[in-house]
Amino acid sequence: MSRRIPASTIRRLSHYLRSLEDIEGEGRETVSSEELADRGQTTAAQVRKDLSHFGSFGKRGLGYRVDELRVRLLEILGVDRVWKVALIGAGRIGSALFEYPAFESRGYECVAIVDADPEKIGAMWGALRIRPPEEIESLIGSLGIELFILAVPAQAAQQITDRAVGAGIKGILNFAPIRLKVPSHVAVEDVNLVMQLEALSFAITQRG
Amino acid sequence: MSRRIPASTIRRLSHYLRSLEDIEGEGRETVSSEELADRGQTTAAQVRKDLSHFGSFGKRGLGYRVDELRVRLLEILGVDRVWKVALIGAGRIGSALFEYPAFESRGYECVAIVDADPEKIGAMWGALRIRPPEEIESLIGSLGIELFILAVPAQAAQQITDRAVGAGIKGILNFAPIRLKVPSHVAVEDVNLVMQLEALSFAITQRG
DNA sequence: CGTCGCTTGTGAAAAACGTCACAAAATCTA
DNA sequence: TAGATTTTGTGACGTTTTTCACAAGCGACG
Ligand SMILES: NC(=O)c1ccc[n+]([C@@H]2O[C@H](COP(=O)([O-])OP(=O)(O)OC[C@H]3O[C@@H](n4cnc5c(N)ncnc54)[C@H](O)[C@@H]3O)[C@@H](O)[C@H]2O)c1
Ligand SMILES: NC(=O)c1ccc[n+]([C@@H]2O[C@H](COP(=O)([O-])OP(=O)(O)OC[C@H]3O[C@@H](n4cnc5c(N)ncnc54)[C@H](O)[C@@H]3O)[C@@H](O)[C@H]2O)c1
Repeated sequence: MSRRIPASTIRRLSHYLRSLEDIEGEGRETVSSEELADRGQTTAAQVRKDLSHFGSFGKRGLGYRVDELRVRLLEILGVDRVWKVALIGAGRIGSALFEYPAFESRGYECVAIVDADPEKIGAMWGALRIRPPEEIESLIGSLGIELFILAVPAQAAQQITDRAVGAGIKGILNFAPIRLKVPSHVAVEDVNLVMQLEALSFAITQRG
Repeated sequence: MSRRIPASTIRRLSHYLRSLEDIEGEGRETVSSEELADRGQTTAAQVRKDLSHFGSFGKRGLGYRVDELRVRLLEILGVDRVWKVALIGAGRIGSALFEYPAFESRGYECVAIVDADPEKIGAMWGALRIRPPEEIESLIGSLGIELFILAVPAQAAQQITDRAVGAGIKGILNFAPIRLKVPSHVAVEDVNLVMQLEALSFAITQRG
């Protein structure tokens, strides 16, 4: 029941949630920390310590009720509700993300698409019309958008971020390979695939 | 000059490399740990500690020679050469990745594309013809492929991984939302965007 | 009801990681 | 050449995160 939670704990909670969904699909009703650990590349003690930050959800001698723990993890991770998301940048990566069904199944609902290209503005993607960047502030306000998926070229990313922050955005999933400057109350997660490839080549070179 | 390097150090080295390229573009010849720290959201002591794992590259009173350190980081990260990469899964995310120029500019060269869809097999993407999964082993062998970018549905991912591992693959950038089982000499980096969105909604919910 | 087997929750110990502080090395100035 | 100035490299220190170990809680069963 502590205050500051390690980022690594959060990543593991997401894994536990996914494992619980699998286990529920197998028709099981309870699960032990040891089994969650096995499915998640961690240890039973780590599972229990992670969960203990948020309360005590298990029964000694028995384990955790799968459905109960699943619901608690949804609450902890904040995915027990719908999040309104805007996609900024209707390019190659943006179009792949827009059609990716995993977001919506976790409650991340894309309610707006923005692009600067005059050829794209006005086009329909599914039920959504692509909007120009000038409308960013009004879209955030009128649609209750809290999250941005930012998939624009690096040189446009900071400027858009500044406007989004001004309009009250709360979190940004950033695909542009730059470090966005945001005030401390705005959360940013970076997706940097080149860095991940570099981690692979480092690991391989190291052992080699 | 130590043995086991923290993953967080490797991530920061990638950032330093990117900063050095920027600094070189500005025509500067030397840089201090303090300036690298400012550009990388870390501290000067951290920069020096990170680098000290691999040797001592600076000059006291002066700092680091930009070009020299850049080249050393390229070597350390293993990107001072070309890596042959195969793209497995020519779907939505696969097509975005294939056209992403940042990979090739770091020496990650896509030399093969594989897909199981009979409609896609045989089609040309740029200069490459899409291959069927049966050819995975022979492609790895004949083209010297060391890295996979795995962009297939989750239920196909483990099976392809097993075959790739059998054929000698060394690293996998995995987009499928499952934890791949691989022997310890194979490196895996997972890209899991849903988990990153969950980290955002957790952070926002927490402060809220 | 008492005991037995199982599994949690959690302080305490250990390990990993980051920060601090300063001697040493280099340049610059005069 | 001496002294002032700058900035590295690194051991010592502090904090965070993981692992360990076990008392306590729960169900089952005779
Ligand atoms: N393609 C990939 O696989 C990939 C992977 C990881 C990261 N990224 C990053 O994602 C970003 C987009 O990459 P992409 O490959 O989709 O590029 P892209 O050129 O295909 O798409 C970018 C889109 O952003 C739009 N845009 C440009 N300026 C804008 C602005 N000011 N406001 C709104 N929209 C604007 C463009 O019109 C275009 O439609 C880049 O930063 C890239 O580095 C791409
Ligand atoms: N679309 C996204 O934005 C996105 C983002 C992150 C992760 N992912 C993940 O990436 C993977 C692919 O997603 P997608 O959206 O591109 O799906 P997709 O259906 O558009 O593409 C998948 C491709 O893989 C091919 N395929 C299927 N089985 C195969 C096999 N055994 N061997 C070779 N190829 C095979 C299919 O023919 C198809 O072309 C999924 O695991 C998904 O969860 C997708």
